[in-house]
Amino acid sequence: MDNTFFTENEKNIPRGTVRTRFAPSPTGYMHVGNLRTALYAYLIAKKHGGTFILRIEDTDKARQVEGAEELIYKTLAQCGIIPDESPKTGGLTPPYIQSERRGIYKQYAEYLVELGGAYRDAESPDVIRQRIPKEGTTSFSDLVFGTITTPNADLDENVLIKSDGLPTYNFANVIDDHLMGITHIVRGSEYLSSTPKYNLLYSAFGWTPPQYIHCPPVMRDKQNKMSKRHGDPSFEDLADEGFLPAAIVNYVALLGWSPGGERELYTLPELEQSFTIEGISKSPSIFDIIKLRYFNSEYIKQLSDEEFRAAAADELNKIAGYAASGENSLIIERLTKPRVDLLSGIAGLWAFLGELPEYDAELFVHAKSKSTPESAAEAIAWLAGALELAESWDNESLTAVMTELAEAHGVKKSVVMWPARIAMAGQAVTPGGATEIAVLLGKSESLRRLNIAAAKLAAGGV
RNA sequence: GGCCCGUUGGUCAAGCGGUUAAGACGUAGGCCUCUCACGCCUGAAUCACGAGUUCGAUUCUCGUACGGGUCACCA
Repeated sequence: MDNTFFTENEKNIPRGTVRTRFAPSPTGYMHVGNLRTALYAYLIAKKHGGTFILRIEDTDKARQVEGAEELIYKTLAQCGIIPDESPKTGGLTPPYIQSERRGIYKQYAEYLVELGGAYRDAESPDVIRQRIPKEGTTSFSDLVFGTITTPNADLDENVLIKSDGLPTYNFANVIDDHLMGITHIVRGSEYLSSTPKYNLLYSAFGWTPPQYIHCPPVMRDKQNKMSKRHGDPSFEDLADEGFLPAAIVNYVALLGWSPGGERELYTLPELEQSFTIEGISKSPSIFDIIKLRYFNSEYIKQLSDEEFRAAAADELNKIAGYAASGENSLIIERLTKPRVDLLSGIAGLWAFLGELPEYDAELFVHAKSKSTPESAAEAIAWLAGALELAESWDNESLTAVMTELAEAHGVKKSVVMWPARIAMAGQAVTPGGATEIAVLLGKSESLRRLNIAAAKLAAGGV
């Protein structure tokens, strides 16, 4: 058989360009490990001015999951990992979905039989198996793990074409990677032990094998990989919880790769510049959501007011009084940003604005602020009087009023501030201080809450 | 079990024959402060074990232990 028609696509591929691919099966969620593999493949391509390809490996119909392919596109888009060639965009070497390439595999398999690299299974005539030499060894060089040599006797003669006519991963993968001109194969280390078989396939065809970059797994703990089954979060779960995609990408990049220096914060474009294959680790790494939260908090703090408003809109809009005025919005945003590491839960932080929680008079006791039920009752009486007369209701004026009150009565500022805040928020810990909360609440509501506190303290027998 | 791979603090990790063994998260203590958070300072905590090689091993070699991967008509 003539080999030339098979290589039609190859002539399209510019020589010398790096081409990498992410080749997921549409079987469900996008796991953190998967995402990292995609990221590394993308970064290696970009680092070298190359091409990043998305190929869908759907040769196992049984494992197909509805909507899984869309989720892959969506996730990559959210992360900014944009394929240069994909089923959607097309490219130099179409098609990019394996089920649309079935004819190709069959032809190559038959060609391989002619070449002596494969044969038909004796028991099942439609099945084609790889022929593996009985003697000798096969070596390949991995850019992460170094040179690995395996005795051919340890290699199985696996099925290349199944009885349904579709190829197995073992075969489709090699054919596609070659036809698509993939120069660097980035994948999980679970493929390390079958790589010699793939190299044997390459040499049986007379092709040059690609560079291999096998990545160690992302673990949930010392002995288990992360898995949906164990309840470990997928990318989507994390995003839903309020993690920013940029923070996830940054954290995941560093899980199993080190730039070498002390810097940890990298945007995607910065990673594209800095990524190195040498920095990829050989040993598995454990996913630490606590550290991810740290990255997330850093990214949240770096958001501009506009970006924060957009990212946290759902939560912010649940806050009572948030949209009441531009000033309110700004106060809430600025107070929230430095104290959250997750977007979800922001509204909960401010729930007291909507409704004064039930609280106990004990809350007015705070040693460090020198606040006692007696001093609190006094301070609240002063406050009610002074605030009633207040003409301007902004942070500066309120701070001035409260400080002057404290000075006039010869007490620490906190003796006034503490009870004021407790009275207005009804809880010990709040985002923002007494004056900011008063501004958000507005004059009448603030005074109403002050009165409630006064009554509460009076009832307490003070 | 065979074969392959790995092993630096609780976690991510730097290191690539000679270092007080970086840094980050977390943690402990402190400072700042109208609470909390932010920010800042300080501390505790690591080379799996045993043999070699070497003047000298966290770094090189071998073995042991432990962990992972793989041995499908799944990818």
